[in-house]
Amino acid sequence: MPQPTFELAPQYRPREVEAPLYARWVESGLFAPRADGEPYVIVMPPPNITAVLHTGQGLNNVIQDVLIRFERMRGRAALWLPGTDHAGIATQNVVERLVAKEGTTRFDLGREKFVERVWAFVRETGTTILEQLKVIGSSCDWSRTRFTFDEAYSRAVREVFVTLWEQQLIYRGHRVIHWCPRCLTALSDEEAESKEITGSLYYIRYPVEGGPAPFLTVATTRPETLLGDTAVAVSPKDKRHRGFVGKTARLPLTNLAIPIVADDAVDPKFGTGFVKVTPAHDPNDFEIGLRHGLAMPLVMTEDGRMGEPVGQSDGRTVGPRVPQELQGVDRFEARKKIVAMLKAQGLLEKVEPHQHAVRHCYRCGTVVEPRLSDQWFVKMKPLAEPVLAAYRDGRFTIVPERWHATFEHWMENIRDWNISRQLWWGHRIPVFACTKCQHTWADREDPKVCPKCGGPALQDPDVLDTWFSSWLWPFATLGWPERTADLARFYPGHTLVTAPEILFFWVARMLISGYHFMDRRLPFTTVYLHGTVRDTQHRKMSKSLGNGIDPLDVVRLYGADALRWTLIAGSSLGADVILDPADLETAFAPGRNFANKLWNIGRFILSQLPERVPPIEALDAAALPLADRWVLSRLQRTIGEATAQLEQFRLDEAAKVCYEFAWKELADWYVEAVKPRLAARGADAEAAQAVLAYCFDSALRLLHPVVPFITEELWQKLPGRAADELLAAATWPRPRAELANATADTQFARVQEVISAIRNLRAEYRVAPKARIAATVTTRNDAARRVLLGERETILRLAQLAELSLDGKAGSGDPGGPGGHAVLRDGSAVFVPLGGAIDVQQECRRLSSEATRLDQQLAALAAKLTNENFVARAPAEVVARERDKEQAWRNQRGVLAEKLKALGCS
RNA sequence: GGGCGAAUAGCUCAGCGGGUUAGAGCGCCUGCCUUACACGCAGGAAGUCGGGGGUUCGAAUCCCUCUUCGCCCA
Repeated sequence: MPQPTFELAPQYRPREVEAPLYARWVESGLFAPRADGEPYVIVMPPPNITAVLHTGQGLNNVIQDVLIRFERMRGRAALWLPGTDHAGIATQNVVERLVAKEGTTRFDLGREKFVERVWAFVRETGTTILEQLKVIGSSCDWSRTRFTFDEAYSRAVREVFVTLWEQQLIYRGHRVIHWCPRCLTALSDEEAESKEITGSLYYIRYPVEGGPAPFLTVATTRPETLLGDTAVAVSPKDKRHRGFVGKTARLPLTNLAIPIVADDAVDPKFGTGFVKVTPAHDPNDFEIGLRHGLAMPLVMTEDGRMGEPVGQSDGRTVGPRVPQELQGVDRFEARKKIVAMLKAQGLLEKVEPHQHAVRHCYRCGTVVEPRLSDQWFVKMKPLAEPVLAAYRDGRFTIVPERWHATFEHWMENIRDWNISRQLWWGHRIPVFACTKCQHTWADREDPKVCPKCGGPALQDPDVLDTWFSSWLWPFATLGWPERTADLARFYPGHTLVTAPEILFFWVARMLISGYHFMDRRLPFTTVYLHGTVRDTQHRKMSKSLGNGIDPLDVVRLYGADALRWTLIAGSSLGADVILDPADLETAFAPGRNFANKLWNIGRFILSQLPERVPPIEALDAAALPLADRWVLSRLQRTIGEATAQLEQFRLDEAAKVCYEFAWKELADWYVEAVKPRLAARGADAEAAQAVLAYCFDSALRLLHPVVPFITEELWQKLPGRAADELLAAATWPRPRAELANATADTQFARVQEVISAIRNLRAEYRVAPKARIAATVTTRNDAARRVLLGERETILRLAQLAELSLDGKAGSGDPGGPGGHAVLRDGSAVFVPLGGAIDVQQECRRLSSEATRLDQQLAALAAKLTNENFVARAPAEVVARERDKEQAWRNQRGVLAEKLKALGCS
C-alpha cells in the first residue's frame, strides 16, 4: 500500500480559513431563520454604538452563538437578532471628548449641531463592534440588524411613552434624584452605583436658642450641605433630646434660624441622635421636609459647585445661604473649607473615619449629588406585579437559579423609574406644553399648536433614559407597533443571554414591557445569566485597570475557535472566567491545543478515506471487531450526553464530553487500534474507514456550535460532500440505539486495562520504548480471556509487545523468572518477564504498597459490611454493590499475595 | 446592617437531588521527534474536599457555626 499523503499542513492555521468560511456562511443565507420549522429566537443584548468588543461581550456572544447554532442544526427556525444601542450618556460623552479636542464644547456648537455631530460619528464608527462579532464567528441574522435610534425603533419608543402617559403610568415628579454633576443629568437608581467608601463623619455643633443646652451636635458625612439645612431633627422616641424639640437652632457660618423637629425617620442610634435636614440634597431629608413643611433650597449649581441656582425661589428661604467666599467653589473643596471654618469657630467637635456607601455615576464614575428637581417617572409597581406573579407561576426561569432571590427582591421593592435625562443625544421626550394656557400633553406626532387653545406648543427639552428604548428590544426590533410578519412569527422569543449586572437595568424591564405591551406574553422563557471575565487577581477586566484581553488579539494569535473553546469549556453555567491577560499563550492553550488536535485527527482520517465511503447503515454492526463496536457505542453515548447538556445550558459539559470522545476515545484509542487494519486494506479496512468517517463526521457536528470554523473546514473535506453543503446548516446527530452496546463498552474497557497495565510496567522498569517484549495475562474468567484473544493484535500493537500469552490456568500462574507484575480489577494477573532489568526489592515494594492500599480499603469496606445498621438501612442495591466490590478486592488481594509469595518478598 | 454566592491537586475549575478507589485542563516530573499532531504520545507525582460542630448506617455533597473572599441591596 502506498504511504498516505498529507495535503494539509501539520498545524492548523486559523487565519487562512476563518474569513473565507464566514463569508461563505453569510452568502449562503443560513444565518436567516429557515422558512419552515419551529422558531427559536435570541435577541442580542445590543452593545453600545461606540463600543469595541471586550472579552465579556465575547463570552456573551459566544454563548448565544453556541445556542443558536445548536438549535439551527436541530432544525429550528433559528433567529439571532443583532443590533446596537444609542447609549445616551456614553455616546454623548465620547463625542463631547472628541469635540473638546477640537477646542470647543457642545454648548458652543448648540444642540442641533452637536446632535448632528453625534450622528456623523455613529455613521462612521457604529458598525465596528458588529464587524468584530463576525470575526469571532457570530451567526446573527445581519439582515435584521437594529439600532435603538432607527426611525422605526424611535416610533416604538414614542408609542410606548404616549401609551403609558395615557394610562397615567407616567408622571412629573418633584423630588430628590441622583444627579451627575459631570454629565449634567439625572440618573435612575440603577445608574447610580453605590460603592463602599471610607470617608469621615463630622460632628458639628449648632448653637441652640433657649434649649436645654447651648449647643447640639449633628453628625454628617457631607458638611458642605449644611448650607442647605432647613431643620434639625431628632427621633420622637429619643428621650435624651426631647427638650430640644420646638426650639430654634442657628446654622453655623450663616447664622440662619432653623427649627428643631421630631421625626420618625431619624435613627437615634446614628451619630448623636441629631440629624441635620437638607431637603434639597438628600432623599430622606426631602421626606422629612415634606412632613414638616420645610423650605427646600438648593445650595449647589448643576455642575457641583456651591451656589444658589438663579431664579430659585421657594418663597420661604430667608437670607443668603451660600456665603460669598464659598460661591462657585467645588463641593469637595467647599467641604474642606467649611470644615476649616467650623474648626476655627470651635464648632467642629470631632471627625471620625466612617464607612458608608456613596453613589457614583455608572458612566463617568463621578460622585453623584442628590438633588431636588423635576423629572418624568414611570409608575412601576402596577407594571411589575403581574410579571412577578408570572415568574412565580414558572412562566419564565432564570439560570442559574441562585439569582432567584435577588430578582424577586428587586421586583417586590420596585421603585418608580426616573426616565428623563438632561442630555441632547437620545429620544426627545414627546411631552408638550402650551405657553399660553399651560396645558401639558404627550403626543405621537409633533404638534404645531396647543390642541386646547391653539397657543404655541413647546416640547420638553429632555431626552429619555437609554434603557427606556432598550426595554422594548424584543418586540421593537421586530417592527412593533406595526403588526409585521416577523413580530407574529418571532415574538415571543426564547433565551436571553446576558450578564447579571443588567438584570434590573434591562432584563426585568424587558419582561415588564413585554408583558404590558404584548398581550401579557413574556419576551423569553429563559434568562441565562453568565459570569464575569476576570484577571488572575479576580478583578473584573476593565479599560481603566488595563487588565483587559482584546478578543481580537486572541483571534489573531490563536484563532476564533481557540477563543471560543477556552471561554465555553472554561466556565460552567454562570461561573466567572479567570484569564491571565499577561499570558495569553497559557490562557488560551486549551482552545488552541484542541483545535490543533482536531485538525490532526482530521488530517489522519482524511488521508485514510477513499473517494466513496459506505454509510454506517451499510455495515453489519454485530459483525464488526470489538474496537469498532466500542467506538460506535461511545459515540452514541456522546451524542445523547452532548444534546442533553446543551438543552440544560450546560455548554461546558457538552463541550467536554465531545472533547473526551474526539481526543481520548476516537484519536487515542480507536485510531491507534485501527491503524494496522487500515494499512492491511481489504474488507476489514473498509469497515474501519466507514466507522472513522461516521465517527468523525458526527464529532464535527457535535463540536460545531463551539468551534465552528475548524469543524466546518474539516467537514468540507470529508468524502462525498456536495459543493454547496455546509456543516453550519447540517443536521444535529441523533443517537442510533442499535449502535449503543454496553457489552462492547465493558469488553473494550478490559482491553484498555491490560494495555495500560503493561505500559505502566514498561515505564516503571524503563523498558526502551522501541523494545518489543513479552507479556502474560492470566485470568480465571473465560469470557474475559476470549475478549483478550479477539483483541490480541490491538494489545500487541498498543502495548508494544512481541508476544502475548493468554494463560488459562487457575491461580496467578506466575510463569516464573524475574519480571513485573500487575493485578487488574477483576483479579486477572499481568506478568512481564524482564530478566536482569528487574529489581526484586523494588518489585516487592511496589506490590506491597499496592497490597497495603487494598488492605486499608478492604478494612473500611469490612467495617461497613459488618455494620448491622448499614446492612439493614442502606438500600439493597447499595449493599449488593459493596459486596461485589469486596469480592473483587479480595480477589485482587489474593492474587497479589500469591505474587508476593512467589517473589519471596518478606 | 440585610441578602446571595464562593472556598476541592501549584493554578483555573468540575463533582454537591448523600454510597465513586474524588476528576479535568494548565503547570510539574520521567521517557519518547512511534511516518496525524512535540499545540503531540506514553507513564507518573500531587488533594486531612477552608476550620469546628451536627444529622445519618454512611457527608466533598444536607444542617448549624466560624474564618477568608466576591457580588447585590440599604
